[in-house]
This record gives sequence, structure tokens and C-alpha cells, in this order.
Amino acid sequence: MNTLKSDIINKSRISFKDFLATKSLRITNQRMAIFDAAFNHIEHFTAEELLDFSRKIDPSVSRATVYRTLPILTESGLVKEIDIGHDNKFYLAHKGQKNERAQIVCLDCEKIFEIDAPFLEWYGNTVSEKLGLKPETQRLQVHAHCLKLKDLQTCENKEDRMV
Amino acid sequence: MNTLKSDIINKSRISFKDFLATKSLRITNQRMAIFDAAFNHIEHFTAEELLDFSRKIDPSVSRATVYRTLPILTESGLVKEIDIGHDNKFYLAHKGQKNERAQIVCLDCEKIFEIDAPFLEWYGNTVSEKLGLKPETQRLQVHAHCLKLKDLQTCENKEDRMV
DNA sequence: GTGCTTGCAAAGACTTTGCAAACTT
DNA sequence: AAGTTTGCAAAGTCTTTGCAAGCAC
Repeated sequence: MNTLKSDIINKSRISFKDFLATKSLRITNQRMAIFDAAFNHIEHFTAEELLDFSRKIDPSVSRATVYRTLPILTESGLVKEIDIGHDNKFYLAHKGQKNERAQIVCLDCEKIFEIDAPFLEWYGNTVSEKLGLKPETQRLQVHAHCLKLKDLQTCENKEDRMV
Repeated sequence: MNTLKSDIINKSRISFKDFLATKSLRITNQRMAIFDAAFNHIEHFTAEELLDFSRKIDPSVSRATVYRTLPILTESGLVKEIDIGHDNKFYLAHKGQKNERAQIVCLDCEKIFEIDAPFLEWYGNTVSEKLGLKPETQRLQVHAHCLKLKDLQTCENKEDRMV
């Protein structure tokens, strides 16, 4: 399992370098540190969190570079932008999961659960056809309250975001 | 049709006043101007647009009051917050449409189409159950490109947002 | 009259940008 | 060596907030 995971990260790492080369962008320490920070993180992360993680790998990484690198990562498809509305904009390293995914956002602990939603693409196509549009991305999100928190006054996810 | 629409607006207007009264909030000219601005607008609108519309009704309305009134309107359920991600946060007056709706967002003209999505609630329930969560809101969005624009180099919706 | 609401301007949060130094190729 | 990329700090954008004047009740 661990080796499999490393495999995916290593492949993605090469993909990223290829992507940079294709776009005539340079392979810098900062860009690779940001890539590694994103892919070593299991959960969703914000730009600010990515800055923190990146600096643990290469302290020279600046906020500006993180903000400049994120669009490259999302354009390459290696990082997915997760917009759950309101305040926060999250990102998630794409490690071979299916593309049709929905997010369940806990309103109590703010944890984001990613789940497969295999009908999503079909749905987008069906609806868009009628409007003369070609679907590009689909987003399905359910915001929900934690029943465990309500019953037990506690929720083990409460602090998990900071892992 | 026009009378029907006015009926809905008038009913909503009374609901808003009731809501304010229930919450011990005062019925001010500014709040009512903002309400009217929202309900006289057919399309989705941003906070800034709502400020403009409101000022046409009551020039004394300030940006701050719009930002302070929007949460009241959304809390009352009379205005729906539509988060299509990226930059813009939109709002839409709730004029008796079904609650289970999806948004199709045109990536070219930025127009937002609202459509019924009757399975949305069912889906949220099914998925959330497994996670021990109680669904509160569901959001389904498809971002799509305009085929007409691609074929004809033009799209009649291009300027519609400013209506 | 009491105290909630308002407009204004300042402050906040988050993101982008200009520029000279540093680095990749 | 040439030209991209970087960090820094300043600027931008959107939203919130403190305060004294104004208004609803």
C-alpha cells in the first residue's frame, strides 16, 4: 500500500516535470517543494496550509510562489481545486482517484469527505445537451451536520484538518 | 403571469417584514429597498450589483448595509446564495422555485442557468447516511462551454448579465 | 426617548503584481 | 549569457467592523 502510494506520487512527480517542460516552464526547487508538499498531504489543503507544508521542505518558498504555482498544478490536472463555497478554497492532490467525485462537507468539523459519484458525468451531459452547452466540470456538494457530535458532544474529526 | 409574479413578490415582501419582526429587527427603508432590488431582478446578482440596484430605489443605501442585509435575506430563505466557485458569489431571489436545483454555468458568457434536479435531496440523504451525517444543503453545478459561441463566434447571452 | 441601524472610512482577509536579485537552461 | 522565476512589499479586491449620527419603535 505504501509502495503503491509512492509509485503514484513518483509518477505524478514526473508528470509535473513533463508538464513544466512542455510549457517551457522551469523546474525550480520551489515548484518541486510545492508539488511535494501537495502530494505528501493526505487531506484537502488551503493555499496558506500549502505554504506551511512547502516551507518545511524548502524554507525559501514564498507565499507569492505558492499562489503562482497553484494554477500550474491545477492546469496540469495534478491538483484539483475544491470549491466548497463560503470562505475557503481548498485543493487536493490527484492521486489516481476517479474524476467523478462529490464532496460531503461536515458543517461541524469542516472535514471534507470525497466520495465517488459515478452518475455525475452522465448527469452533466444530459442537462447540458438541452442547453447547447458542452460540460467541462461538474461539482456536487452536500453540506451536512455531524450526528455523532450531536449525540456524543464530540467528533473525532474535529482536529483532523491540521494533520 | 405578471400578476402572478407580483403576487409572489408581495407575499415575499410580507414574509420579509414578518421575519424582521420575529427577529426583533427593524423595518427600515434601506432594508426594504435592498429586498425590492433583489426581487425585482430576474437573474443572479452579486453583492455589488445589489448595491447598484438598491441605490436606484433608495440612493442612501450603503455598501455596508447591503453586506449586513444579505445574511438576513439568506437566513430568512428569501434569497438563495449561489456559490459557483472561483471569484464570484451570487445571490438569487427565491420566487417559489423548487428547492432542489442545479446550476449550469456557462464558462464563456458566465450566465447561470438554474434547473430542477429532483434527485438531489435523495442523493444527499443516501450518501450522508453512510457517513453518519445529516444533510443540510446540496449543491450541484456543471460548468460548460457554449457550443453556439464556438460555432457562430457569438452568443446572445454574452451581455445578459447586466439586465 | 431608547437603542437598533446607518453611512463612512478604516481595517481585515486573501490574492495578485512590480521589481531587482537569483536561478534554470 | 539570456530570460524565467523568485521573494518582498505594495497594491488590489471583496467583505467586515468601529463609531457617531440618524431613525424605527
